[in-house]
Amino acid sequence: MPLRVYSTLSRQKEEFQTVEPGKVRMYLCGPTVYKPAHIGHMVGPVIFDTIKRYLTYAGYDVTFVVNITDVDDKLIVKAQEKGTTVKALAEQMTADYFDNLKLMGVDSVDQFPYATDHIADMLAMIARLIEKGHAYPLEGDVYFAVDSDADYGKLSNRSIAQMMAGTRVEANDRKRNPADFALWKSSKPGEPAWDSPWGPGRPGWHIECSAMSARILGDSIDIHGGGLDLMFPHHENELAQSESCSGKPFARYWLHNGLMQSGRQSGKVGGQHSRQGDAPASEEDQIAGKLAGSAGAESVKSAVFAHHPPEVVRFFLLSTHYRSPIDFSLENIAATGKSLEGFHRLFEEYERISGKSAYALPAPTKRTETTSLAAVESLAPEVAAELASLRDRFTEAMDDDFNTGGAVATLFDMRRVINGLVNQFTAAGAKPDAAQQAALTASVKLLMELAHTLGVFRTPPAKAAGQQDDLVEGLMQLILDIRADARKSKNWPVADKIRDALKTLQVVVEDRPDGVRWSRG
RNA sequence: GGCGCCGUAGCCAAGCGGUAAGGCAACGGAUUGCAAAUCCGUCACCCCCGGUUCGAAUCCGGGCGGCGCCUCCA
Repeated sequence: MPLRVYSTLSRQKEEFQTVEPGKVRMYLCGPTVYKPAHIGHMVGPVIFDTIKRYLTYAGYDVTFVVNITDVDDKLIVKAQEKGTTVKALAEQMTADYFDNLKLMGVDSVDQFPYATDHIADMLAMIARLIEKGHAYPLEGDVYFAVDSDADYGKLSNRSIAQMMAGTRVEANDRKRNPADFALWKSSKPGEPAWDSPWGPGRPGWHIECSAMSARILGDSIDIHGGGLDLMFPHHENELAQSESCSGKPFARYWLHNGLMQSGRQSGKVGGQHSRQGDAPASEEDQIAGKLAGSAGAESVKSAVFAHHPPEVVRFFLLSTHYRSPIDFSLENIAATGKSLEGFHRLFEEYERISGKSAYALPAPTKRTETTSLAAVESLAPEVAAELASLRDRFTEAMDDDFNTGGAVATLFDMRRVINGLVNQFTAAGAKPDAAQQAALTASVKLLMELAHTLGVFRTPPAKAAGQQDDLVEGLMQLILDIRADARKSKNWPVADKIRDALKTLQVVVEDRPDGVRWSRG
């Protein structure tokens, strides 16, 4: 099955063919760093990080660029409000952004170009656009002339006439066409400014992406990504600038991710389906408020990760198709977290059996080097066949416009199959022999191979605070020792009382054939 | 007003013309002293009405309902 992707430009799925065979050039519109990153800012990076991982797995050599827009009107306003400089604010917010990306496991980005490092490229592009008759200077500003671009509006499917009909485009008699947008803005005193042939000023909003994309990836790239909200005007204008300037197609595939919606914005939660008596509602509303980006915006780190591990949030984002909107709610994320527990239990079990960390298994990162199931084949051919078939289902789903939701389902199936194998090998408390361990290793490695293309299960779940406490360890040993004695003498009331009491303290005790086990929830 | 998306079980969600994946929850069973974990099993008239087709959740038309963009929000 060839890889197929949906492009906003053609409004249909197309077979994926790169400009240069085997290579993928991918550009994702990054943040304007004027406020702390909120959970919505993580959607695009996680999705395109996953896309890069999968494309790499599929055999492509991918270059992935995410820009940092560190000069902008919002930045100027915010810096003034806070009594700091644009530069200082941008640096601070960029650090916060990187911080969050790291937590989310987004580590496949090759370059983060800064707008302010590419002013010269932008000036050159603007000059070229003027030269070619696509832009005109006006009192220190430079505007792009939408009338000069015959197919302006093709990305967001709108015509200039339509936009004029709407009341939203305010009349500006200075511009030739009200829809013309700024490539260069003259600066007022005190604002960040760079010299230009048209006087001191700063770049318009869209030109930085066009210039940096061309500089780093070339005139024609393969994938241009971003949130659905950027389709117009940002991407439409980028497209118009870039193609008018180079005369070549700008991006082969435009991928737009759906936006995250807070519980309050979503009719599903706020409307008639609203559940009554939801205890965490107030807290959730708070975070939802932060999502909306209004007052008191706080970094994702404190707003969301305080409640859920980043990996759970990442998995949550990948549980649905990237183009669909996703409802943010603590309840939904908690459900995701619950569904992941079984995986980590399996990995712990594997470690107990084999003495090896599942997370540290050297899982292949290329489809062509996929995990051999020979060790499984020799012991349980039907299981090997099932695992192989699940692997195929996984790649088929991913090949179909990166259907992570469908792909995730096969991971759950795989978990069930491997658990069955574990049960088979450990029946009656038996210790799996070398051949059985090899079969388990191959199975778990395959699961990891696929999971890693989604960027999940790369590290063990973070231990809860206090988990490593020596005192707790000692006390637990004592308590369970006492309980073991009680069980030995069949004193069930005492044994059960201890277990029940521990449960109220979030400590789960399991009596297994091979001994007692405890864990903190 | 213009452009576009969506409506599948209590909840999340896949499905892209051939007779409904997966997860959470729930309920049976195996297992267990009882539990937990795990495994097996049960659980969907695919918003409504027409149409196309041998056959539609899937295509077309019309409703109803929800959402987004057209305001320098990812």
